[in-house]
Amino acid sequence: MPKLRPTSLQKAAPVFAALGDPTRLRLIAALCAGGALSIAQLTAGTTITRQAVTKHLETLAGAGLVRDIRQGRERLWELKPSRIDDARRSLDAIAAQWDQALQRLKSFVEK
Amino acid sequence: MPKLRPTSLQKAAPVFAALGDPTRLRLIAALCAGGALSIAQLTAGTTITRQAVTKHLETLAGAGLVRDIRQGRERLWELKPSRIDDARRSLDAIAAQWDQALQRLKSFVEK
DNA sequence: TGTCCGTGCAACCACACGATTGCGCTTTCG
DNA sequence: CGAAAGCGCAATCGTGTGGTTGCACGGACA
Repeated sequence: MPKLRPTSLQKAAPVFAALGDPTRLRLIAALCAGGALSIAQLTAGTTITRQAVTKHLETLAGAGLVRDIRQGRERLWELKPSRIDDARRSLDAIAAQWDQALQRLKSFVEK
Repeated sequence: MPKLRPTSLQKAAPVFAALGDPTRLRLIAALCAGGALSIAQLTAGTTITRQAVTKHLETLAGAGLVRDIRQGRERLWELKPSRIDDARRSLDAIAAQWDQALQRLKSFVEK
């Protein structure tokens, strides 16, 4: 289990911020299920505008969660799993550190 | 591996939003290492105001990540791990679904 | 009792963010 | 070619958010 270094946590902040929006989570779920999709495809079925979807996708791209592929007049988007794993490791580190703190508290009470 | 239901993802959005701030991640790291800390203790060593720290703590509490304990004239804060595990499971689900999508793509190319 | 110390509350401010509208450009296709 | 589809760019708007200041309140302790 990795130590909880504050610096590595700070790097995960933009990823969490990008994930902290229902619309963007919905986009990620769609890309998970559908592979590479165009902006028009991702906009269909939603109530928001194509430009709004574009902005959200670029926010996700800024966090390294997603990548675009230009193909003719379309612009396809697909998931980029690396940063998601980073965020997972950060949460694992927090949980591990927390369990450790609980352990310390338990042994202190039992004394 | 759990299916990736959009509804369960939506519930994780506020947690991710709460984690998507460097200051709040710093607070979480401090609470991980230090157990229950007061607002004054959490403010010491930072450049921001006590009220700003209070607001961040209440944001974290709103996401169910943290809990306060009134003790005399102090107000101690400690971590509350349940929602963190929820967020972890959400990221695990995304990663699993992504691996699955990669697998589908691979078998399609090999045909 | 007086007096710090730790907080709470309310107002306020600057700025980022989610979202829209309007227009123009390139690619595809009849 | 001409038209429609898919998209980008820029301006705009309301609202949420991070942060501050000022003041008031209650507990701890000499």
